[in-house]
Amino acid sequence: MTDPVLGDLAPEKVRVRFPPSPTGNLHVGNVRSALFNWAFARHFGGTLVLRIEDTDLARNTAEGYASVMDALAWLGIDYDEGPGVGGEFGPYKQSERFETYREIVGQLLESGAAYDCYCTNEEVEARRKASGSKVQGYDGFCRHLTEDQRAEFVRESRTHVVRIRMPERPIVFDDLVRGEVIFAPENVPDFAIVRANGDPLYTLVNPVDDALMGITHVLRGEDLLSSTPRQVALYEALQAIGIGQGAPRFGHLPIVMGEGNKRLSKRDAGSGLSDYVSRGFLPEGLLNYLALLGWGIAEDRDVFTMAEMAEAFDIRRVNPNPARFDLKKLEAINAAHMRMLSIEDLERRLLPFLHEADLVQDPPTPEETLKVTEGCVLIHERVGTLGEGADMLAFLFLDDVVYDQTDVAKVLDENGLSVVAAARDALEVLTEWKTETIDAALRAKLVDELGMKPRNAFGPVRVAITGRRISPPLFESLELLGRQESLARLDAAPAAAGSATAAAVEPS
RNA sequence: GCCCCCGUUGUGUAGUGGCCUAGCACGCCGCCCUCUCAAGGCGGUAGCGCGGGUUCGAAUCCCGUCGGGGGUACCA
Repeated sequence: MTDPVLGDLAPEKVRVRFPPSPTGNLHVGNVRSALFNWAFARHFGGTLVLRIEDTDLARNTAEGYASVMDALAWLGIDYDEGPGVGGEFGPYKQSERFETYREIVGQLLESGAAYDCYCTNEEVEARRKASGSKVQGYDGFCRHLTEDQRAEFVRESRTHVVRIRMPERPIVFDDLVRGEVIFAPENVPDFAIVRANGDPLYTLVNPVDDALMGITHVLRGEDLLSSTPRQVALYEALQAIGIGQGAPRFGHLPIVMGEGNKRLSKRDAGSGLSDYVSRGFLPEGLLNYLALLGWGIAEDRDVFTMAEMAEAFDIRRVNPNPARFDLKKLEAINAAHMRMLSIEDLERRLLPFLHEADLVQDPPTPEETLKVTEGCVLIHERVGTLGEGADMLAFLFLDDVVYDQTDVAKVLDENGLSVVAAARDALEVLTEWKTETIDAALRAKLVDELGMKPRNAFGPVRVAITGRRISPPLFESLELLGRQESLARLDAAPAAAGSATAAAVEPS
């Protein structure tokens, strides 16, 4: 019995591709496609090809290309053939393959699979109205032009596109995610593959390169499902002129939806990868979450590594339902990956964020390094992203603490300030500035002596030291901050409280 | 309009005729732990779009219907 996914293909012969258009900031939906293709290839020990689809010269930029390459590097999605790494089917940028496309179009024209079409949109539309047809798209008018008609069009100096002659039979394919899909011929009109200016269209180059590059499986978004019958016809026409092996196997992944019921569009906030990079999400966290949009590793488990995904990935287990992008779940998954990081790794990844926020020098001083290392121990179970991590540690590096005015107003009232003063007295006399001694001194003074509840006692001190009511553990933070700076901040508390009051009455 | 895809709690999913008084995860709510916040532990909330069949029995099969999405280019 042949394998439902591989057919008779040996697993290592699997060839898939990721074909982004370099139009800038990679869309998370594209990232998901890249991930599934990657996992598919790695699962079988096959080949992942990166192909840059930049035939629309007007929309593609050098920055867009660089952005795609950076994104893949950041994600850790490695490919076996493509720009930069080479391969026997290059070049892998379509803008460098126009000569090939021209030749192939010539052959398609010669074989009769394609034909020149001189119609204008207006003419097609007028004929469609006249016939009362419900079907959109081209009506095949130029399929059988006589030499005279053709000469007449040329004499009128009409331009022409090149169209594929669609077969007059249903196109059926067995989708790896959705099962059998059938399109009747009347619903798939002849489509253009070359612009009037002679440039090739996506409809041509995508299947042509898949055929030329020996792609065996095409895993892509559901938005391309309707264009599949056209491509199948092209693959067949190509095979007839000796190019490729006919249509690859398709698997159409569910689209990624944003808020509401619409596909996450490029214009939506949070649709681009760079947003997540800059907020400090981990690539493994983002990828893990994206994998969950349509696929799961097991019933009772949703946190896993890339290697585990590659091991377990099965395209047939991908759910066809469209899935909503849920930031909360992403954050939860990312936080789980943050906790899985070693302290060293967390520190290494956090450093760029601390630099970026101007909190530590590059490279950090020994003193800064110590604070970062110890700080990482304190935050690694408390933050969901690297951005949050840098934010939570900021108070350790700032010369002037940034006070949260709301927190100050809530906690540093008259009573709070007296607590801070008492804390100062207790700490000032310490001979050893250690977490344990600080802990003991503060408890003795505030809890035992003044009879306060711990949560009420430490709140004002926390705000005076860190500027906020939410922070890493207090005693450890005090130790890291150091005696001098800690006492200075406790001394500055009344001023901070005063400015908060002033700010509160001022109309801003 | 036409074509195609999809339809289990708020979200992602498990479920392929009896194991389903529908499981898991995130979210949300509460409790415990606790110097805050997390983490961890415990508990709670909420779902098979609808209507017909088939069957002793249906989330699961069939028909219809409704809803959502995608496509319908000389964009990709």
